Amino acid sequence: MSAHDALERPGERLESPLCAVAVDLVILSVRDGALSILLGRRGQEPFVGQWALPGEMVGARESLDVAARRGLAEGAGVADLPVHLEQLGTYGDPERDPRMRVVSVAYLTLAPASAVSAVRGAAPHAVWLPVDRVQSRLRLAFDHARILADGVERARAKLEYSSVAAALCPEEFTVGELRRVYEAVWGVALDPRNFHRKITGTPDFLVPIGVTTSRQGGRPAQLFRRGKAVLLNPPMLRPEA
Amino acid sequence: MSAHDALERPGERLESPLCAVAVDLVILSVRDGALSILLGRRGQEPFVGQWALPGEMVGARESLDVAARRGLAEGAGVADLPVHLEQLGTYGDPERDPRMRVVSVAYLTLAPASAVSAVRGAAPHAVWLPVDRVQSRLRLAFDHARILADGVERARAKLEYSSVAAALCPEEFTVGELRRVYEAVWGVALDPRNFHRKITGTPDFLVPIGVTTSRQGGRPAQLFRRGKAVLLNPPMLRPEA
DNA sequence: CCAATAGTGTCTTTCAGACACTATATA
DNA sequence: TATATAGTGTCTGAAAGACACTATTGG
Repeated sequence: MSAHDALERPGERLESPLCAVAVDLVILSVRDGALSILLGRRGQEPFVGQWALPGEMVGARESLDVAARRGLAEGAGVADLPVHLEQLGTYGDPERDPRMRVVSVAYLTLAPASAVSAVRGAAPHAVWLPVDRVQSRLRLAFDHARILADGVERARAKLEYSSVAAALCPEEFTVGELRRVYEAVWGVALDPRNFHRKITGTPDFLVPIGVTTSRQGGRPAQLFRRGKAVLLNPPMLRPEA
Repeated sequence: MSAHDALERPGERLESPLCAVAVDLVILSVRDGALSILLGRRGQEPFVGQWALPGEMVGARESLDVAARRGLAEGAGVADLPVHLEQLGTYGDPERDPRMRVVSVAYLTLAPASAVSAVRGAAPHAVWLPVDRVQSRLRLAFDHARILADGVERARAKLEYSSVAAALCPEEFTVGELRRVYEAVWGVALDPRNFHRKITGTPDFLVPIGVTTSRQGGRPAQLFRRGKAVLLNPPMLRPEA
């Protein structure tokens, strides 16, 4: 009945083959107004020279989440700041790696651009690239284009009904900066006035810290920190096509 | 950079250990007005005699989706009718199976009760149990309680913004039967009048077949088939707590 | 001064939820 | 007849989107 039973009756109706298990990371940030992804160039076959998602093999006694966090710190050089990390999906096509069977558990990370400048030091070959340019012009290794597409769609959908957008902002941010995150991820322009009214009206999303900044030019804006709200109710819906 | 590279530099910073990979199935249906799940009793250690999700090991040259469909047909005996199948998440705690490392990819299936009566023949030990009774009174094997909880929550959420509820109805159904599906999955009572107006007003959700039935008693109701709509806009929101 | 961003107020339309009312079956 | 389910109409309140208007900075 349970899959685990098959371990004890090998050959009855299937082999119980072993696979390598990896985690791959879709690390998204907003840089210069564009949704961007952290990619590295492959140094070996297969797909030498092509861009690929950062990733790691899962250790023998390591949980998937821990492997993802390790990949974030080691492979991608992302500081352990308040970074959003969630499982995205698992990709197990038998042909996805030409060398051997590799089942890859993909994770999605949303990080403020600031938290990841540390990347320079730890992962010199990792580079931020705008997502739309990657999707329109680059060929990614393995099935990473598909994983990226799934990650981007997940991020776009999650901004609607959760407060993860704040995970893409620095620790202190203005309503305008938060709005530009939404605009970058969705690729649309939002009405600043309606956005302001709606976002400040959502309980526990934004916590004012009583200071203003004029770093955007124009009238100084209030600075906020992330509140404890996780779900957005009512949701912030993207404009329809 | 990419996880796949680690295959070629074993021991640099981690082993590249092999795992068994399984699929486990959360198969939900509505039976006698209650959201129910298909479970089997384990015949071997560990967890002998305890209830467990149906599942299969993934074949050496088999994709995850194909393994899930196979598990649905073979292990669970679910007919290959228009059954909803989607990946739910992957569970890889190193201790989840005491015998060896097993990474399990969980799938969620929503099927009409009718499509699965064939279960009797193919999987004599599989039984439908009401979800709330399972969650309140039974101990499931492995981490299957957690997987079940995630599956149920996914199903509840998906009913809001997609048309999967129709996947829990027989091929031809009335608005009232569809409403009772929502009520069973969410565990709440809905206003029949508002539900009717809203669901029939959603384009391409329901296709009338021009026939009525009085199998519920009372005034005969129109029969519908599933339309081609996938997303529900506006969504059908659950009443708040 | 002008340009740019921040923030408030107001109007219209859409929609959710409450519920009165009619329609048509079975017991 | 009573009771159950199907289906329509109407009202109210919440909220989305459009947009006029004020506020406060820098150049």
